[in-house]
Amino acid sequence: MLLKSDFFQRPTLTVAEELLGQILCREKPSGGSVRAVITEVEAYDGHDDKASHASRGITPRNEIMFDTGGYWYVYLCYGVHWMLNITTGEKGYPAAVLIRGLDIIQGPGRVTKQLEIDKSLNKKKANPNTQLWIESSPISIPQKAIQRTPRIGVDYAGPEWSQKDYRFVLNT
DNA sequence: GGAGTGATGACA
DNA sequence: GTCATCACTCCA
Repeated sequence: MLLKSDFFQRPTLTVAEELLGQILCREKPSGGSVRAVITEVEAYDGHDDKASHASRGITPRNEIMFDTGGYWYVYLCYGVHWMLNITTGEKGYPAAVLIRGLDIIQGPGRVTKQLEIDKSLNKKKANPNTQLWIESSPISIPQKAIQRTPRIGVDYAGPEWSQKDYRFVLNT
């Protein structure tokens, strides 16, 4: 079952937690197709979140975060790695969930490399027409399998924001 | 442990 | 126009 926009048009932390265990689906330009379980995500929530690109207001890069949920936000990090996020929440509220790991691939930069994701997918909607979408898991995830931790690599945001348990990991 | 990499945003 | 800053990975 395809996860539609209404799944993503909810509070970011809810979407982040419920994304664990869902199936990320990708039809690669080179021809292959990939289906993998989402095992690690981080939430970026609102303009007050100092770790979020949205904390400095709307810009050409992050404007999709301000749109309604269910769109891909893809950007280049450290000049090397593409980061894959999906926007969440209502229109006008800047929020997104960073997909950091899958059952077969660990690491946000590796995910995009393996799945051949780059900026051509930025601002696209998550559905099969864009060759990148998410389907609901056939199995339900027990609460105890979900671990919450602080986000990775966001110390610059200050303790108040870098220490929030906005990272969700699925223990297997 | 440390370098690479280049788009982005802030400032002028 | 310049310049510092980064939601990381790889190789040592």
